[in-house]
Amino acid sequence: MKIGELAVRTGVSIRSLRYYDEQGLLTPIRRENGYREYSPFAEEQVRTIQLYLNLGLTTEQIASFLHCVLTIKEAFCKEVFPVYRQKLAEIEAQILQLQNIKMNLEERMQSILDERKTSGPED
Amino acid sequence: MKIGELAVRTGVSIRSLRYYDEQGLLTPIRRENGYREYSPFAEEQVRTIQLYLNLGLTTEQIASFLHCVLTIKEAFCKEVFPVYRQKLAEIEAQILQLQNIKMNLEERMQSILDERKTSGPED
DNA sequence: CTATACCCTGACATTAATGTGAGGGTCAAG
DNA sequence: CTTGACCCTCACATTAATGTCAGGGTATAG
Repeated sequence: MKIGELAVRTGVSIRSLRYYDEQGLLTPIRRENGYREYSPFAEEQVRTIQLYLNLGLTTEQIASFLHCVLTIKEAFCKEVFPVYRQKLAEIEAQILQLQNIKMNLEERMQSILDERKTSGPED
Repeated sequence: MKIGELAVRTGVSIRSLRYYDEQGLLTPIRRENGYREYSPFAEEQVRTIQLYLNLGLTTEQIASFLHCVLTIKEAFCKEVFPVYRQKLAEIEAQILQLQNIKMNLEERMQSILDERKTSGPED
């Protein structure tokens, strides 16, 4: 199928499909006229790519194990687990930092409310 | 004082101080030779700017209330609270999304461990 | 005078996936 | 042959604070 059809089927933009091609994630064959020709399996492959992107993985990370997970079960692709482990560590660090900022913000908002109450309405 | 001295005193790079100037956060007077001349109060102002940047606020948001908080108490600058409220909402949304990804990652990692265990070492 | 240590502006790079537009080729229906 | 709906590549824009470099001015110590 052509790129436009794959885009409609998957809900992924033509631009993104071309980007996946560029990044080596999903490389269609080319017709004589230069058009990308996708196999029927491409639809599932796009969904797989989207799944990993939604986990916050980069195209580079996905590319490092995509061929394997499309071939055999994810559990037996040895590149996957380390990527997950690293991503999990990053996520946890980010959550901690955001929780720090959140507490900080909440304290400052409470202080503002307290100070306004202490001072009271002026009229 | 000149920009280099302020940079050393605050630990903020010269590049960033020029950026704060450009963004209207901290505008020094100029000597006849064009050099930025910072008042002694600039040091505290830089620390204030850093404090808000560390809360994840943008220079634009900071600029919207910085003059006020440098003049009177933060609690009585009415622009501050809405900015905090909005930032808090953003942070909470980000934390939720990260927690979703985190759960997803943990489940997938557990699945991998389970499947490997089920299959067992092949030798 | 010169070396050195400052200062200035302007501009590009950084991240990563996606949007958007220009300029142009392909193809099928009319 | 023309129109319209596709497709192609190339390239710039997006976010936001900061790093870095080029090219050049200033000021002080020797």
